[in-house]
Amino acid sequence: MAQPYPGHDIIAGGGTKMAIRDAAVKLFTSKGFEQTSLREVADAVGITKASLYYHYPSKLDLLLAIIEPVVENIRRVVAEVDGLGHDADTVRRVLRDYLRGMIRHRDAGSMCVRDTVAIYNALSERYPDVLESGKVLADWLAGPDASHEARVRAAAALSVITSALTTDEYVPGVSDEVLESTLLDAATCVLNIHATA
Amino acid sequence: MAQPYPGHDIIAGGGTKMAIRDAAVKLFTSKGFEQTSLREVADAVGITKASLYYHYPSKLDLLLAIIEPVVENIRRVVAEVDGLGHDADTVRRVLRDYLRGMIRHRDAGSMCVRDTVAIYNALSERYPDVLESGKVLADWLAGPDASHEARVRAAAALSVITSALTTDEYVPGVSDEVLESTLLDAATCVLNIHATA
DNA sequence: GTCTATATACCGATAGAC
DNA sequence: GTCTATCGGTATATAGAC
Repeated sequence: MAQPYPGHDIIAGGGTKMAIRDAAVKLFTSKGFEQTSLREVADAVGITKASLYYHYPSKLDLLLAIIEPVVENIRRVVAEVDGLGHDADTVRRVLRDYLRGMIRHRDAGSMCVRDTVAIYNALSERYPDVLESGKVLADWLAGPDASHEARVRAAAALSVITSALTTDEYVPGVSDEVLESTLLDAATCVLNIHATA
Repeated sequence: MAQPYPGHDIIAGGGTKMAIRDAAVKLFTSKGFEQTSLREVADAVGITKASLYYHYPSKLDLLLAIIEPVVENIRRVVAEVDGLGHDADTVRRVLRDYLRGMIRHRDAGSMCVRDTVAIYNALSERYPDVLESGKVLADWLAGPDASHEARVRAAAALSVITSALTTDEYVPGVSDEVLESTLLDAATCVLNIHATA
């Protein structure tokens, strides 16, 4: 009788579990993963540390639950580009797809970039494949037999995409549409690509 | 008789102090500041934790000593743009100046971006002014009375500059010259600026 | 599901001998 | 300048009552 509607824990039960997640995202983002104790998370929710362990088996599992959608986004894009051609329109389409996922999961994403090392270490234990995804994406973006300059441009373009996660701080109130169109244009510009669309 | 050549501790004494710094940069970069214990740093150097405290009064002071050149770089650039005009050539000159500092202090800089929260917290206690420097620079880059799009472009351009710190991973062996010219070109492209030089 | 209480371990930092 | 030994504090995680 744990849950009256199995698989619908978002609606039925699980309110506490969601509250823990939200409080953890906020605290991990502002203070960092290692610097945030589970006591602080529990206090923010209004429960004790021991109750928190009922919902998440460990601090690492809590972190992994938070970054899961971000991991899915990069996994999806990396799988997408596998064996794909490298014309301007395709590159633009992949970049837009990647950027949209970034913007959608902005809260967890910005937590990742603010505490890269902690997330990196966490991923290396559970999802070792994702750590190479950035390189895979950069390699594809740079194109076949790319020069040093082309590779630097590819890395810079990915950096432009990732800046969607931190732009809120510099441009409060910017709409998702402006963010997407502007950064997509900037990223293609960095790549020296001038697509037809 | 602490030092035979006062002021020349780089040459005369201070070998241990420098070894501590180098080991700390490496460990802080790969594991994160909070996740790295002073015991690990001491072990890497081949001394004990207590000896480490002879050279640095606290863990925070060790971190601050490492990031000092990075702080100086951004301070210098921010002071430079104060009251400066906003024509294309000036923007390009400022970006180049900022980028060169980034490349020069790449090791400490990449440590900063990999562990943003820890560095942010450390700076807020000692150098609270530097935390606003990013915004000041972005505001100036965006130009007077900037639109949302212009502000997003400014933030993205800074992100391109900062990518110099992590490019090594994607483009091993790239020269400083290629890195500088490519990223400078990419950043100005993001800003929609087409300077004469 | 939530609580109190606790086990266990490591951290940063200090004291004092050499 | 480096060491051994230790203090005080906090962390993750667990046991068991309710």
